[in-house]
Amino acid sequence: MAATKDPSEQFTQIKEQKLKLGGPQEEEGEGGVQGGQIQEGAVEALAENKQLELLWASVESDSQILTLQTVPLPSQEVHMPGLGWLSVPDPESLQATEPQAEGAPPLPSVLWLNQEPQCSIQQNVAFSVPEELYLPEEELPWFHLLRENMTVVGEDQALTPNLGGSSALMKFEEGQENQWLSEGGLNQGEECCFLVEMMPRDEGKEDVVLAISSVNVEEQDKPAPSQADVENTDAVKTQRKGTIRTFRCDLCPFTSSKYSSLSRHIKIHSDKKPHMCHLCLKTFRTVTLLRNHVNTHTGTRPYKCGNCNMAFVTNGELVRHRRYKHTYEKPFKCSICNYASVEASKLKRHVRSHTGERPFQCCLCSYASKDACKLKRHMRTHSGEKPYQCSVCSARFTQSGTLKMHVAQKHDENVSKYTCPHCAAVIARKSDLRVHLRKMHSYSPVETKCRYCPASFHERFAFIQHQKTHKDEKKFKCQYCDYACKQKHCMVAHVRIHTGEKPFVCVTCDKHFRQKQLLTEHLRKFHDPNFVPTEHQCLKCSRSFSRWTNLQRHKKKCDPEQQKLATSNKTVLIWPIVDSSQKVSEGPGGEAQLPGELTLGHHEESTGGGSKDLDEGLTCEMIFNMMDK
DNA sequence: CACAGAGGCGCCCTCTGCTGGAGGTAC
DNA sequence: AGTACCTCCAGCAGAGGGCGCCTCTGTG
Repeated sequence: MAATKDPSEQFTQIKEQKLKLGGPQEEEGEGGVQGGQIQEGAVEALAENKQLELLWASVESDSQILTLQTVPLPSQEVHMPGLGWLSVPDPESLQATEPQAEGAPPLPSVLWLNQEPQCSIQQNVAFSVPEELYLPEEELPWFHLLRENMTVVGEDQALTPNLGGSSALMKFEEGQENQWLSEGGLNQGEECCFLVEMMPRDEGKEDVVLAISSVNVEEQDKPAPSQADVENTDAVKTQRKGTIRTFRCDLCPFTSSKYSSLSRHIKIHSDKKPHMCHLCLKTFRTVTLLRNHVNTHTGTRPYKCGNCNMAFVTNGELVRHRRYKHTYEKPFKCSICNYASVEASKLKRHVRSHTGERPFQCCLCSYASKDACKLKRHMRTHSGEKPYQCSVCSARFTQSGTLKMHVAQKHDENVSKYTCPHCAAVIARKSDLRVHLRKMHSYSPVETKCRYCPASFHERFAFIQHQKTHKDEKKFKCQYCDYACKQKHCMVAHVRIHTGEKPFVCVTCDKHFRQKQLLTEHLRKFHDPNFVPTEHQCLKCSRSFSRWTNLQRHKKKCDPEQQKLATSNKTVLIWPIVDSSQKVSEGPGGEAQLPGELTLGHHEESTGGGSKDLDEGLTCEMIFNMMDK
């Protein structure tokens, strides 16, 4: 706005000023610029329709005269609201361009039409505008004429008044409002006040529109207004209770005992924000808001905390900070649980955890969040965005907490571990300890039975510990002899010695074997044309043996020192000392055991009562052949 | 008009807990 | 070799704390 003076500031000079009624009714001129009369028909229309009327006005810049003109609303008869009770002061004074005498209050910027107004469509009314109120070189203002039961937003949006401009309160003197009262307006005994809003119209138009709001001032002894009264309220209505008036906004439930508050309030229904930040061009409704905003640019923080070195732009921020950090006052308490918060919004957010309300719906999946922040975080799962990067290894993460955990676990040597209170297991993360507790130490209603004994357990950890007690014992005992072993498959193979069962049959020569491994070896030796017998040669005397065990027996006689060296090798230690007459058990199904599994266990089992049948037993030679492979 | 007070909204953060894949180990 | 199991680890969501910025109202 090119205004040299804030219109609202100008208007402040006259707001709440008691305006005098009076002056002769002015005869309207044809198409008149100085017409003061309003046709009676218009007044009747006013009473019947009680709808918003707009008045066009043009400005004669030189003389600073506003020329008012009724503007027909598009869908109905046009009428001139409220003007019927307003009287125009002495036309001469109204049209006088010279300001009032020094020190005198400025002229009212509104029309005053007295008695039977004769307002018609296109009727123009002229009146002067005090320089303090309106400067023609400024951007044209809006005048709002608001009246009872008006519909603020007209069908023609172009004519809809912008409620963000200046305003003034006009007050009827006794008797002036009779006409309107008789037409179904305010009740007898009520004071009539009109609020005039003055705001700029569209740019480039040499017109202004006045809006006058009727103000209902109720007497003290009147009962409180019913809900219906509220619903049918005026655009602006006051209720007098004793000496206290209540001003009500017609656009929202707002009421105030002070007209200034109402006047200020009405601006919130406007988009007009005349105060612009010179740094970011953002606009604000009031100077205070602008100042606070500018402080955010400049870093000015006038409100300093007395308990710490924090400082804030607004007092509200300081109060809130003190509650969070120093006083711990939490005025907002949950009615369902004992949660309390410093801020109402936090309580509102908390209540959603009770209600399950999830107002923030993801547009890409079925997820819905209880607050906007969670939804924003969730959206990273769709976008793949990982804004948090590890400064050490450059790994990226979707959440800051995940990054923090990563750094602690991967790059922090002093990270604390979590020890299980039940089993002393040390686990890196608390959450994983919880998983451990749940899996290992939680009570299970279903008993887990031990495979080797009648014991049963409700806790998995106890069960596992019990199982370990069976680990080193030869828990598989032969029912026919004293043989015992640790593994079931060994026992199965052993029992066949007693039962004579030989389930593995050579299809070529019909020879039967107790173990599959023996059948396999048989097939290789006797039915494989590519089979080459292994020669085991004594390094001392170069004598060859077909069987490795025979070689070992030979070595004991030929070179006792070589035998000593052999015993130093752990893997050789086990088997060379085994008497070649002993057999080594094979797997339960006769499968060959891997070299790594051919450990002392097999040896012990074999010595514990194994078969001496070399033809069917797995010889040491066979084992070493397997290892060579 | 300035200021205090109250409050809304958004953003960022931490703490917490669950889940499932990866990798190692025991059987 | 296959399987079961366990811990590690990243991903993800729930809940809540704290603050920045802004808006609006009551009051002097």
